[in-house]
Amino acid sequence: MYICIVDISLTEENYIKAIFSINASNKGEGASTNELSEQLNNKAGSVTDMLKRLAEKKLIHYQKYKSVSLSSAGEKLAIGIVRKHRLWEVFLMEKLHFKWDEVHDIAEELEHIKSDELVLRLDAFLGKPRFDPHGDPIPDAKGHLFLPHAKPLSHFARIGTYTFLGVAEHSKLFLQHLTSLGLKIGDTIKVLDINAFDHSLMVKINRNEHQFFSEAVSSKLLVDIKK
Amino acid sequence: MYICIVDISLTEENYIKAIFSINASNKGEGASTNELSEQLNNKAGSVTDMLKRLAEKKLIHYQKYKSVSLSSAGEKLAIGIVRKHRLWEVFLMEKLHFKWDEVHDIAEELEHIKSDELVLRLDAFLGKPRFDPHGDPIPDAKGHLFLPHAKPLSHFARIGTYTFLGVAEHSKLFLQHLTSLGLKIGDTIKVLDINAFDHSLMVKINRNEHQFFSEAVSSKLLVDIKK
DNA sequence: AAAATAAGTTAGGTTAGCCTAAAAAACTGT
DNA sequence: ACAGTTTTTTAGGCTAACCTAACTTATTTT
Ligand SMILES: [Mn+2]
Ligand SMILES: [Mn+2]
Ligand SMILES: [Mn+2]
Ligand SMILES: [Mn+2]
Repeated sequence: MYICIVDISLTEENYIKAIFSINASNKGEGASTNELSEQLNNKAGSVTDMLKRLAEKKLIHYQKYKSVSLSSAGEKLAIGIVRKHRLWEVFLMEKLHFKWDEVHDIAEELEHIKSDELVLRLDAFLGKPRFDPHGDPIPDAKGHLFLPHAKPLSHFARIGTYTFLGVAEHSKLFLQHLTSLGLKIGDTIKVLDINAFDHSLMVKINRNEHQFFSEAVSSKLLVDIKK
Repeated sequence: MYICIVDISLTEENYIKAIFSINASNKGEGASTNELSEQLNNKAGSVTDMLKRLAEKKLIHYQKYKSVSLSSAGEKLAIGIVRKHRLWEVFLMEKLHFKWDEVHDIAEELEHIKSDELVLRLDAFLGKPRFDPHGDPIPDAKGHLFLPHAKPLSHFARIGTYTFLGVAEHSKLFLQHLTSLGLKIGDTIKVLDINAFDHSLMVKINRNEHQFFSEAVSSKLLVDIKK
């Protein structure tokens, strides 16, 4: 058990969250200085600066020239921020009727509000949701994060029926594109044909007219085989 | 009309809000360096620093050794922050069931979230409330702030029946004290007797047993004569 | 009208969080 | 293994937002 004495700035929280998400997409290999620099829109030198401070505060494991990873305190913090981010996204969609491509930027600010009680009550108010509007799992109050085993639609590479569970890209442009294709979380995607040259798919969403998904799209759609 | 080009930091927003509220309690006489220093828990020298920066940004009218006031841009900004603060307080009470002495600190952070669309939708979600949990009026979307003509109960100094409309002090301790007295916004306060020596009041709240209010309390209760 | 006190400003210093440019270390390809 | 490239760190600087201590201006008291 560890009690956090120093308090953590908004900037530090953003670094911690970035390390967490880069580490996850790297399958636990940690985050490099350049990856952080890219994600946070800072120069590499600034990142090194901050890594030293985070190491000082025991939030990360840092060795020069090696990629960094979160300490257990850092991970706890990161999961708390992710939980807040995703809960606020649900609030913005479900209660304030924002679209799924509008919620991220606002949640990026709301995730830093510091009140444990607030998070508990928001969670209860929303009915303890398990997934955010993009299909990402919401860590529970104990910091447990359930990882769904969805995979990119392109990964299956075969005719069949799938359930759309989440997105592997969160850009406004991509989300708006999916909306214009008529695709929402939970939809059924039936793959009718696969083009051997460009790997584009002929699909049917629910019971609609068939249409085509480029591989650029299908590789960003997280699905599972429909049961 | 004025478009705000530079963006305003959280710290600057807190200064602007402080100037606004001190100015209001001074009946438009502006805010002094020392009053700001007190309210913001900064030293006077730091306040002077910031006043120069705010003047640079045309948010205040500042002349050395004189008390400062908000420019029209500054006032617009201040009212926007107050609006957000009070709307979030309503949200915390009405939707998340916080108590009226718990909402202020959290709203102090939430008031800085920057999204006009968010404020509009939150307002609609809450049913366009006109008052916050402490009886303070909520500015409308156009920045118009209705000022109720409630006065401290002690001010009337006569037997009669009053409606409790708001508090002139927002400290946790005072709010909790009122709760323990069984007093809520909207309650009827019947003044049965006034002590000539200490100006304490014998009162009845709604139809309850009679009790006493010290002047320390009655001077902080904003009421109007019951119609 | 001085003297005393209070209020406000200035000067110089600190820290967080950024920057650029140069140096050092770690990889990569042959 | 070593030359070239990429990645990371270091060194030196900057600004916002604070501080303290000294100084200046304004106000109050006698
Ligand atoms: Mn953020
Ligand atoms: Mn999301
Ligand atoms: Mn605030
Ligand atoms: Mn209030």
